[in-house]
Amino acid sequence: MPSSTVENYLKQILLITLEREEKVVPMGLISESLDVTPGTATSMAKNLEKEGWLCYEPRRGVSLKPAGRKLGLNILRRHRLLETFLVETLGLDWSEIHEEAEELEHAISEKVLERLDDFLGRPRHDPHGHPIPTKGGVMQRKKSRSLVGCKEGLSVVIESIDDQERNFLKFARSRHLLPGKKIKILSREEEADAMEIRVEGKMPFSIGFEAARKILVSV
Amino acid sequence: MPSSTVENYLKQILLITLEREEKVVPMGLISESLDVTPGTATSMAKNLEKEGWLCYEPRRGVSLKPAGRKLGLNILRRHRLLETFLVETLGLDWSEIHEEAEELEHAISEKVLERLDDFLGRPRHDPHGHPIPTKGGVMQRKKSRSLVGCKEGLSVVIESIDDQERNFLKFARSRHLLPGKKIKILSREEEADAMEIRVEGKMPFSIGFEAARKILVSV
DNA sequence: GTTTTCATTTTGAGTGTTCAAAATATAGGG
DNA sequence: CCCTATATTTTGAACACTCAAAATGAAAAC
Ligand SMILES: [Mn+2]
Ligand SMILES: [Mn+2]
Ligand SMILES: [Mn+2]
Ligand SMILES: [Mn+2]
Repeated sequence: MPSSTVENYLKQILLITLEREEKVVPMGLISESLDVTPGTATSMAKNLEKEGWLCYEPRRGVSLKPAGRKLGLNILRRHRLLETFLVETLGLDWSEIHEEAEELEHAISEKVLERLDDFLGRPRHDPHGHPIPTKGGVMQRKKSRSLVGCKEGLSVVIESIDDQERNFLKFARSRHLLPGKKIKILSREEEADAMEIRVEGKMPFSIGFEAARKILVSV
Repeated sequence: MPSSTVENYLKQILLITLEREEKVVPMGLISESLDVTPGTATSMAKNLEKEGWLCYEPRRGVSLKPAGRKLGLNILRRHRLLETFLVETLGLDWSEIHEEAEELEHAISEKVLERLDDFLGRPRHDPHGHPIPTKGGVMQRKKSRSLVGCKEGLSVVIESIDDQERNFLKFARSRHLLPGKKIKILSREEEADAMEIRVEGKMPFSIGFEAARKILVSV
């Protein structure tokens, strides 16, 4: 049975792989996102290779093998179903569920997970708008782009919020920047690194490019 | 933050302390119930002492200090609330919840636990009939005796089932030996190590002393 | 009061994960 | 083509937990 350390590594490597759309993940990104020193990531990569989860190519990075990809997707499923449970059933705030799910994902069994899935009505997205992989390990690919790249006058729908940082999530909710909400880009000032937007039925406000980058939308 | 190993040790030591009504717990009982070698239990005891959870007296055993007792009670609360959730909300069978709770108890945060407690309506007993300690660390003392010691003709109410073994729990449920059920001792054959009983409204059947010992009742 | 038995402790070692700091490789800029 | 900045790897050590097997202590049996 893989340890929770192994599960965290594989889930994170999977996320980076998907985000970059690039099979090979350099060690630096891994050590940074898991908050371990680079040497630790390297030595873990060798262990993970020995156990058959991935391929490790020195000075290039790692690439998931089918087993590693499958386990990564499974942990992602657990994580996102648990987040959904914490918000939908227990009423926690979406800014505090990530850390909770980060622990619970390693303790919940397959059996309990499936019961939870039934109980929740087999949701397809977590509270942040991220797709929940199926039991079979299929996750729908989203072809959404970031709000930061949207032109003036465009109307878009929020797909997901791509940041787990508490304060950003609190800000987003306070501005009604939630998955499913419709927003219009009123103006865009390249030099100011900011744009003015309006969430449907709300007051317009401006948002910096840095923040807008974390909001994924579909046209 | 105490590791899940520490949590398991303290919870188990607390349970043995309560069961034996004896402050000092010999190492043999610890190593057996946690399924580790005696040497492991001894070395762990020294660590736990160094961290202030308990007192270790060589060749006598360990006794919980207030901090250890408090953490033990807290883990017990988590365990039993989770068991209740698994049965009441997710519909798992009471024979399979112990192992699940054994893992989840280390991953659930205080905040999520309290939400769960609310959600469940602040239950006072888990599915096996065991009392759930309060947030403040108070657990109601049960003065129940075992079915095995009950005399012929007596009518009693089942308080709890004191065994986590799957097959025994399945048997118990199949015979309606559940917390709250009223049973009458029809006869008792000392030499046969067995007694005949009837659960209210059901057919009489006989049960060995070994099994009857695991059923706690109140008169 | 010695011997036997049993519980417990000690010893030495191994696993998985981690870090700090030194060593090394590689890619680009000069 | 060399040099330097940056990413990565290596090295050596530590921590928490575990086991097997040998040593020891204390209680029970004789
Ligand atoms: Mn995690
Ligand atoms: Mn999420
Ligand atoms: Mn446990
Ligand atoms: Mn129970």
